[in-house]
Amino acid sequence: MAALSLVSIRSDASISVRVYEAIRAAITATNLYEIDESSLRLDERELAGKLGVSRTPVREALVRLEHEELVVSFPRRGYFIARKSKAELLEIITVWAALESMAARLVALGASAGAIASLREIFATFDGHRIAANLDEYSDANLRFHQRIIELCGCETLRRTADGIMVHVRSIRHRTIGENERFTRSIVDHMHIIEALEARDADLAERLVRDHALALAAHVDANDHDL
Amino acid sequence: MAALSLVSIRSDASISVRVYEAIRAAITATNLYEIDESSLRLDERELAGKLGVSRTPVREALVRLEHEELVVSFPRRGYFIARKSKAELLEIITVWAALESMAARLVALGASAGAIASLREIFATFDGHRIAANLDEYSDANLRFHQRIIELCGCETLRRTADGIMVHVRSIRHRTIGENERFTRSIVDHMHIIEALEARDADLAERLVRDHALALAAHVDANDHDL
DNA sequence: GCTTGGTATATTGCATGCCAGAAACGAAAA
DNA sequence: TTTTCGTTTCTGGCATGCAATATACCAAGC
Repeated sequence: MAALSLVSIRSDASISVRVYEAIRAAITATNLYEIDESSLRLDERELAGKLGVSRTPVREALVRLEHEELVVSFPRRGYFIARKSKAELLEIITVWAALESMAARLVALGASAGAIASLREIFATFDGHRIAANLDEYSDANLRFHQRIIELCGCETLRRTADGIMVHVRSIRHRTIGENERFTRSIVDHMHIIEALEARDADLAERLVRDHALALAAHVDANDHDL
Repeated sequence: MAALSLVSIRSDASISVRVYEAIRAAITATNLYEIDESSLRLDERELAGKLGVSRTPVREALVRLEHEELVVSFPRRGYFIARKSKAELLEIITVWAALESMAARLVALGASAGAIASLREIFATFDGHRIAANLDEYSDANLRFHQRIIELCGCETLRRTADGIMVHVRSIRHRTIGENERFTRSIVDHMHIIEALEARDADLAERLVRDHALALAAHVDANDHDL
């Protein structure tokens, strides 16, 4: 065969997974904790109608999302976007801490120097007062940093597992970054983590990442009473 | 109202979740790596027929199982029981190590003395030569030990996350426990872990649990070529 | 006014039918 | 003998219909 570099056609798009992705994206883009109760409802027919498909793929998508705990179903009553209680959010951060700290260990032991350097670049454009001025932008960088550690660890299973709870962690970090000037502490922590990774100190990197995440949990526990 | 202590009726049993549980139980009870390729196939109509239901709930159950990575689907070709490659098994053990070591930390910090003592009881009936004689029985105890640490940590989200990969860890541990007299090393490790928990040494318990799991990964990597 | 009971409506859960795409088979050509 | 092409059959993906249950609404009784 001629040496054509063909990219897989993969319109791959079974309708049900496209529906899944569409709903997931819509939920992810929503600030779950600032919308009113009534819009948490996910009506099968309504979704099917809006997306121009039948109810079957919508139901399959909802089943997937339920397994992912992004939605909950009440038998015979329907599907609803899942809001996590404060206790559940604390648990999620704990699991995240477990996964990201293991990822940090793996990065310290195995990632290339270039990969680790890419962590530094995420914050390259920020200095002290640029953070306060562009808090949203910094919050995004912050999330990318944590996500990137998990990507770099090279463990696909770990990445997928973390991905499942990422959406919740994202909303927590976004909520809390502005509280009590946490970002000043945050940027310092991040630099220490990067330094530990550069020094290939797996134990230290692991500990720093874990403590950084658990500090977030402690902060949420102490400060966010309205969850 | 009279002070009747009523328990929820929970006939709970939507057909689709019962189908899910039935298939899941069947897969879990199978030794995935000792059956031939052809029986990995999961035929929708066949399953529906055997279970006496229509294809719809079967499909929903398969979607759930796919999300759980117990089965894989090839578009337009069907669902198959998922066999993990060796690389994937190593990743799974890594994720397990992350979760169980965090659980150990939480147990050391927060579990009751009685709870920790219950870990010791799991091995109460075993001594050195009783292990070799009843390897299957010891393997079960071994699995219960690790699962129990995760239960005792009190973090439901962590437990559910671990549950999702438990089935694979189970088969790995069961496979490998007899190799190279690993059980002698295993029982010693377990005792050290229990001692660290009793001493409330969170850092040590975490480290021991992690290293115990990662040693399993290293063993699989070195010894199980036929995966 | 509040509670209780009954009816209507809406929506989910499941069954089933149809169609497109993949595998399996076989025949013909190289 | 091997490969290629065409046909058949089978199976999953989706649409849709039907039945059961939950909710809403309203009327009647205390």
